Amino acid sequence: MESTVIDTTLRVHRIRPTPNRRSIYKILQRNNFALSQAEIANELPDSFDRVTIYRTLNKFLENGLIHKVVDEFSTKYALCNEDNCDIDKHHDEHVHFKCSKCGHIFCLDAISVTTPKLPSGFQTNFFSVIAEGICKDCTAKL
Amino acid sequence: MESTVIDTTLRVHRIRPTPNRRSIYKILQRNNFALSQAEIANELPDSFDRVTIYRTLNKFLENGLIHKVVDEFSTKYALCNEDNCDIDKHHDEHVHFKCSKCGHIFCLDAISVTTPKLPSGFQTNFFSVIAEGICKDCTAKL
DNA sequence: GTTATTTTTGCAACACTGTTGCAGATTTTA
DNA sequence: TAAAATCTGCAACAGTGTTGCAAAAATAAC
Repeated sequence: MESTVIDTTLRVHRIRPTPNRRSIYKILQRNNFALSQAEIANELPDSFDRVTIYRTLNKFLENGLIHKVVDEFSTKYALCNEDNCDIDKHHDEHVHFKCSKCGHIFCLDAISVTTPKLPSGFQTNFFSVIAEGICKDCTAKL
Repeated sequence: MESTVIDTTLRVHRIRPTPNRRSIYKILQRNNFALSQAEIANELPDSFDRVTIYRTLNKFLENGLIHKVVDEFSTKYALCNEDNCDIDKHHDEHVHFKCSKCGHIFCLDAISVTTPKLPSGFQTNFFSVIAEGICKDCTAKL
């Protein structure tokens, strides 16, 4: 993806393109699983301050470009499905799959979640589902 | 619950009773929602070192007495349902409900989760579900 | 019951993420 | 091109996770 295309994507989300932001966007884009702050830092071509990475991810989050997955061990970030999210509406109710072998967390957009019935008195509007097991790649390697 | 009863519960889980452990157990027991390490520390009658609390919670976790709920903001701990968990088997596949008003996380043991169908290649054995909304207590107060 | 053994605890110490303030650099707007 | 708005690096502090070590406490053995 050319820089101009990335810049457009960023601008659509009201994020000013900067070298740092372009790089982080590219990294998230070329990985099909969620990345931690440290993993992003390692893949960055230039060395940016960790606070800058932190703030960039926060900006991306606020403006609906990425979403956050929290598991027992770390917080990771992944691009949103462009059809679902923009700066005004933001929906990431897809299932996250965590591979217990490679440790990667994948977003399973195609899977729908059935809303369980809650006890009376409890009202809900959002579900977060993390499935754990062996991912496609690791299954293939067995 | 008398100390002797607590001691027995701890021993069943192969945890030696100590003042620290009894206190933490009591705190978890009298709250029907999950507590963070800091919240536990605040409720403790005596001041124990935070590492001791950390190690106690880890011990409780390893021995199937409690389970951990991780959300965007913190890690919290709650007693396991005694019917489901002991030192050998440990199942906490119930739904967690996070109230966006009071912030408490409740364990909804009665709710069953429907296993979604995953894409081919993905195998799973465990689901973690967190529902977000308004809890029973906060709904009643509205 | 007293001693030896095993655990538990407190303290020090370090890592990592989250978070904020501030001043200088950069980008955008006028 | 100048002024305004934003972004970045650096310093700094908080909170949790984590380990090692020696002293204290609990349990087991005699």
